[in-house]
Amino acid sequence: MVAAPSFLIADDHPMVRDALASALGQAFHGAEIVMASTLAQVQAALEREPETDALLLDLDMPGMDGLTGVALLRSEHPIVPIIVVSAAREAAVVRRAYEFGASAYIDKSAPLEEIVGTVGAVLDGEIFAPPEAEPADSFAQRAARLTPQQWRVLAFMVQGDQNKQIAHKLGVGEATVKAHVTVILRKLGVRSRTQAVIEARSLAIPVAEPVRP
Amino acid sequence: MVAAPSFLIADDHPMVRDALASALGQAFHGAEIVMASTLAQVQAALEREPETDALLLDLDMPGMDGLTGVALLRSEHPIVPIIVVSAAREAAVVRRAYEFGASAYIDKSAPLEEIVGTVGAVLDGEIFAPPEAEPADSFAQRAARLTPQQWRVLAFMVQGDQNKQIAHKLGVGEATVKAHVTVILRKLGVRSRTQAVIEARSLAIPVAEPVRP
DNA sequence: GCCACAATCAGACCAAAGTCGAAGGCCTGA
DNA sequence: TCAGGCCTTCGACTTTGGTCTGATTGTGGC
Repeated sequence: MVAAPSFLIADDHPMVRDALASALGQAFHGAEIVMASTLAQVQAALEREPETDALLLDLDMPGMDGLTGVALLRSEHPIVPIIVVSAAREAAVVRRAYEFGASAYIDKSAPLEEIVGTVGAVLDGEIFAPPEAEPADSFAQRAARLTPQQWRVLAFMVQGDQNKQIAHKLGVGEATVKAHVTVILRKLGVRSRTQAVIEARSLAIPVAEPVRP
Repeated sequence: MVAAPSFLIADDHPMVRDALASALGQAFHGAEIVMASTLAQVQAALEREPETDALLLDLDMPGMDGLTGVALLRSEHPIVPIIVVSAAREAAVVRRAYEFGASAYIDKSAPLEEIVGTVGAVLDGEIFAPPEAEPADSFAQRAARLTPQQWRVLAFMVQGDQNKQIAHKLGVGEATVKAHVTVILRKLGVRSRTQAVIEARSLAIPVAEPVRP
């Protein structure tokens, strides 16, 4: 157990954020707690404080696009333990979260004591491994070989951005983005940008089921 | 404003529940706060305490089935003000919530001060009417104007097919497919094939139209 | 018969996507 | 220290995507 752990709590719901913060603050005295409500803020916070002991990450957050964001953060900061916090308890999502390098998975519906316990276990170095390794050639596995910059490019592709826009947002030339896209397509085993987006999107969390009248 | 108001907080997430409870407890001193995590518990609590000043109701809760639960509670207890709390900020959901008799709608992403302010306003008897009936320009509505053949083309686009492949599968020329794509993009209000696919997939468009003989 | 529209296609044209080869930086192990 | 690998960057080139003009055919409604 770390003496005075530092947490980064990422959730766009102030309620959830505050609840987690106060729970962790009580359970881990002297803990340093940083908040974030967008993927960009998470990246900035990790840039300032790469030694963060645990990142509590909500999946349904602006810019995250489901598990794509997890993989992105993972490739940028391989050391920081990521604890995925989500309301989607579907087995597929949970399994994929682990495939992408998450250290633990917490259901938002869980009681706070359980959440605190899981966080403590992660601080102690425990990795909540998934029950079993998945069958060989999953998309997630192929995707896991992407470099940080390639993940960033893919994240923008998934949002529907064009190469020119991505180049501008990343501050590089369009030719560079194109080169990244080529490698991404090869690594994912698809033949077009559209197919890559389709597959990557299938990793995202299914949101907000439509209401029946 | 009621001197010592009584609240019923209904949410299946302990975190959200506690956060709401502590926020309301601080803002309204002496408030009586009851919790519930299922629709059945909400009904039981209202049976015991029909004079509750405000019901904060989460939509994604066991037994709720979306907004039908709101209507049910409304018919059972026409007096109790219902404040719908949800993460789904879609205009259609909000509008329907008011149609079903909700007194206010709170987004889970809103800051706690705003939530407290809204609750206070409801206690004062205010009904938060929806800001305006929005012009209803949903993607689904735009998509509804597609012709049968355009739907087929879109279905193949969503699967990641290229124009040439689509042309072959439909038994028409590539120029024809391109023409259809152009119209589809315009009707959907997007600027690229990829964006169209992203939006279409978010609606879970039924694929696999039988190919014309 | 006339009109509106769906569906088909061609040819030209520009923009976006994707491929290939290559260069420089960085780290690592021999 | 040097070789080799990997990441990132980019320019030149080819392919695909998408628009526009314009045209032909068939269908259903008024």
